Amino acid sequence: MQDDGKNVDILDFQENLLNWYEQTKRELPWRKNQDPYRVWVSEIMLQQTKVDTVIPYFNQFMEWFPTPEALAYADEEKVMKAWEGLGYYSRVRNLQTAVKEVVEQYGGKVPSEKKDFSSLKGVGPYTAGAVLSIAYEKPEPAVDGNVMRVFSRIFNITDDIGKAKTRKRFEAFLPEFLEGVRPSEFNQAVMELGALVCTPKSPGCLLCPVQEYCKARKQGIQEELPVKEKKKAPAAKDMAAVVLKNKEGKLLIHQRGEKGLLAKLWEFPNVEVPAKQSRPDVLSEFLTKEYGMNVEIGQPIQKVQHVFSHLIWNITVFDAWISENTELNDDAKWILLEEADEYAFPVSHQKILETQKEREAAD
DNA sequence: AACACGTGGTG
DNA sequence: TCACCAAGTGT
Repeated sequence: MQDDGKNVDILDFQENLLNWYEQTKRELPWRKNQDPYRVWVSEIMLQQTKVDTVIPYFNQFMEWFPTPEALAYADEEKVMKAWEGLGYYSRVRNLQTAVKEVVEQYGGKVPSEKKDFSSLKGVGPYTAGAVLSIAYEKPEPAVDGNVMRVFSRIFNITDDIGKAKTRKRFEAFLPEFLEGVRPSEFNQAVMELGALVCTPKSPGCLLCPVQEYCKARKQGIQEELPVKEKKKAPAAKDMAAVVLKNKEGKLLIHQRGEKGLLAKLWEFPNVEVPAKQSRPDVLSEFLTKEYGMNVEIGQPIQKVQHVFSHLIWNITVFDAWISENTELNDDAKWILLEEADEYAFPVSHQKILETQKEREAAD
């Protein structure tokens, strides 16, 4: 399709879209002003995450870390806690790393040059375009899922939006749409249209300010676009976890490693249980190897399922007791249940925590 | 290029 | 119910 951007009266398209945006746009915490730090934080939080989910996290985050300096110097534990439950935790770890660089290399001012800002950890092509346009009014495209959905339909583009090459195709024709408008308004307007009208299912074409330019709408194929290859189903794993209590009534928790799944979050000790093996056996062997503890595993007390995008944990939680304390490694500690609020846990382990609190209350 | 990386909402 | 979706990036 060589006619991207043609067949459309761009001036009229811009006017219709921007007028609609002016009337319809939501009041959102990160739209209060154009502070590049606030815009940046919001864009990181909004990656693969709904606006409604982000709002409370954003407000809390800005209270705790109102400036790049505040975040750069903040206790990492507290930063993780601020992100607890939001998912994709590498986003915050990268954000804090990036903000430290902003403080050290740029005097705490978020760089407005594309090459500088793009080089920061966690800042990809979308985030760079979004922050530079929204905070600094740079005419940069910000191509996210909304933008690809809207323009796939406008131009009847059938390329798979999961491919990197497809994103570049959108970036190639969008600058023409950014001429003569405030980039901040235009980019947000397209995303707002995608979020509120040009939705994945049942798009509200009759309410669309640019329906007259939509090729997909004309052909009645708006529901078939954009084209996106479906992913394979996540694999299930059988897991066993322990709520291990010592003589003082403290619980054993463990911090996950720096990299990979749920990095740096805290959890109850757990292992994957290979097929056909007994869960208590695997668990007690794991605790002996990891901490040198001989532990009597009690009854299963809870089942918890943790669904990720690419994997599923089916966790069986066991009771266990230990009479004497042993030497723990640096990633593990004994805590009172009331102290758990200070640590960031994955959702599945928040559920385990909840159940423990209920059991304690019942005693 | 393909896959790892979370979670909660929805039709 | 369950597959799919949401303002993506790093490797």
